[in-house]
Amino acid sequence: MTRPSPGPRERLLTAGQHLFYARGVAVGVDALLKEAKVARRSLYEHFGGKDGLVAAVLHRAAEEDLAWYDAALAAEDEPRERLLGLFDRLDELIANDDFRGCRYFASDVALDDPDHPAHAETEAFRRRLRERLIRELEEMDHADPERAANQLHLLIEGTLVMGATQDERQPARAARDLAALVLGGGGA
Amino acid sequence: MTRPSPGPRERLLTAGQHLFYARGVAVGVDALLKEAKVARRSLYEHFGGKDGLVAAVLHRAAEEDLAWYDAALAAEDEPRERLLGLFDRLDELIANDDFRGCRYFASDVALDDPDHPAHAETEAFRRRLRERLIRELEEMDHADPERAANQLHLLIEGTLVMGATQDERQPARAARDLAALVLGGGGA
DNA sequence: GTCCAGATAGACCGATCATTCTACTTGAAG
DNA sequence: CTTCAAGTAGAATGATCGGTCTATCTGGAC
Repeated sequence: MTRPSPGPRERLLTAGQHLFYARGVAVGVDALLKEAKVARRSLYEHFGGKDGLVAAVLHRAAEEDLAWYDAALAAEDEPRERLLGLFDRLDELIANDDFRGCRYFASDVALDDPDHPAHAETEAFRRRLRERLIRELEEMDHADPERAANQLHLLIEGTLVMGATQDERQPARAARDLAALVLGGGGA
Repeated sequence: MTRPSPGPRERLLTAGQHLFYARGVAVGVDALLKEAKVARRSLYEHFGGKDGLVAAVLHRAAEEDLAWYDAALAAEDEPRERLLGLFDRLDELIANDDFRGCRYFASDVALDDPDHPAHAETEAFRRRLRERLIRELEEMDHADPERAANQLHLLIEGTLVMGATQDERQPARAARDLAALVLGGGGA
């Protein structure tokens, strides 16, 4: 009912989410319009330009990715198992053929203008991800949640980089073992 | 004596090393020529094109960076202290104002053509870096050098990403603490 | 002095880029 | 039936891109 075939705005967001990730934010407007099956004018009416679409796509992707993290964390009962299970989900994510690394870091690197609206979106994503890590660590009464969150965040980003550059080395597993050390207690 | 002012080839490499890092490999040829104070024709005579210069710059940067890693490792006596000291050097590196993350990962992300010669250079760099980590780990009789090298490599890449995106959080220190756990033994 | 390789300076080309614009279609409201 | 907003299709624009080309200059080798 609420989806009598998505409108141009929705199709542009979907196409951007796919192409900006698969081919980078430097992908041409023509390719976006073709994949979204949308008229050129619609892009500028809805998003003001390509930069606006990039920011909007990152905003939507952040919502979905954070929901993905929430779902991954909700899959276990104990906070410690939840955080460790996160790296099992990352392992599956990396194994996907279309995995290309961290969307947000790639956008930051590609857009050298520090005032580009995309940077605010990537920064917000990282802040919200860190909030979730701290929440979990506090819930398990970790001695130093801030420090541990920094370490877990570093392990996540490192896993994504290693997964994008050399996938046969099972980086998520290496990161999981390190995460277990960060969280203390049993090794598995 | 051996430097009666560097020729166009050398100036192009220097300019590329600077600009490809500071503004990304997507930087225009005109900017490169201007910074190198070199005629347009020289670029194509010496490197065949922009792609050739990108690959040549990555090759030279890899040599210098590996020398940097060697120097960092040579600063201490015990293999364990050497590897830990590496993260102290990374801490200083990140603190630099012009630090912009990992040059090789940024190049890989920016060049979506999988056949671009730059990818071979970045892959070679990572392989050689990993060889050094394994060498150190073997020298300190680590139980599982391969696995530990993967973990240390992941910590290094994670440190560079975190340093590029949020520098006030002292990622190198967090990584050093994790590295100490990887290496076993005393905590500091 | 002559010659020539190598460098410089800069016009030029075709392709591609993001953006703007005009003209036409569609579908629902009044 | 008319109206009007929203969408489509695609030409046109100006800028920028990497790459090619011509013309000129410079500094040794001979």
